[in-house]
Amino acid sequence: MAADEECIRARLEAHGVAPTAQRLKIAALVLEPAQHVTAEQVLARLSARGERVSKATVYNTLNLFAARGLLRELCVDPARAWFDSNTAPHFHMQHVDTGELVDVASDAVAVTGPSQLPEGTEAAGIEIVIRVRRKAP
Amino acid sequence: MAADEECIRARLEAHGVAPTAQRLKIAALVLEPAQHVTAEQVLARLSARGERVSKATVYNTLNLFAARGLLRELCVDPARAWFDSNTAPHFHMQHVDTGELVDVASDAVAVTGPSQLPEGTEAAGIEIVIRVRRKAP
DNA sequence: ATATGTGCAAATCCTTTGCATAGAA
DNA sequence: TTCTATGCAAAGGATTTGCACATAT
Repeated sequence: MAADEECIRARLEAHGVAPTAQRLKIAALVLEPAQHVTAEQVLARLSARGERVSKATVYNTLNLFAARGLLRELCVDPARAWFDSNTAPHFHMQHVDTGELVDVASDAVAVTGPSQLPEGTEAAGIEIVIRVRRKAP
Repeated sequence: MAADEECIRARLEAHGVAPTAQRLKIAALVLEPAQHVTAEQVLARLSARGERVSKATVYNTLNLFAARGLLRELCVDPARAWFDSNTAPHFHMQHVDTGELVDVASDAVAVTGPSQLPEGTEAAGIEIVIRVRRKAP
């Protein structure tokens, strides 16, 4: 546990994030294993563990982690923000019936982007969401 | 104008949408030419034209159109819902600095999906957002 | 008549913000 | 001290909802 905490602390510092008590609690919960979380889930899991972190700090922290590259904010749900602790290149598959979200390895999908981007721009990322539904009987 | 309205009315009916006065106004504004709109934009353009449609009806109508396949709801902006009146297969490119959203023809991007979808599911769609930023100088 | 659609305002949900307090350097 | 982070409650913005009224079949 101490080793884990040291490791997490190091990751925060490597990303320029001061390792406060609250941030360490959230990081321990969210950064591993790789997973998809919402702010509300983080809040609920913290209080389930008896760790008291304010809602404002949860939002601040998730946004900070995303800005510093510890998390990736996903655009898959119009109703709320999802954060992905797998920051390696990959895509997502979502069940439209359940909202369930699973990773798709980037090498499972071959993408050949447009041959040219607009003048004066460079690629900043690509997001792919494959939506599936229960197969009609 | 009468021809247009007849055409739009026919499209609504073909999608199982009863062509009420408000829905025709919104459809005339939104369905062509192909474009990306938010509820707020529709509301603003309606009042700019002196057409009075309530906010609730605008939201109801856009959601109804999306449910019936007259519009596609996009997942590109965590802050508000965008609707795309181009329902043909295509993808999007978004400038992260400005939020500007442009279409990418589906044949400009080659995608080879995962060879197998999960048991009992079928494809419901795929959304691709290529994000670009101003090139570093 | 009976179904459905509309409008208004209030309610709801997610997220951010203002500000006073707590904590670390 | 001085700077930053935290917590709380309130504010904010987008969207939905409840319900009375209007409309169309």
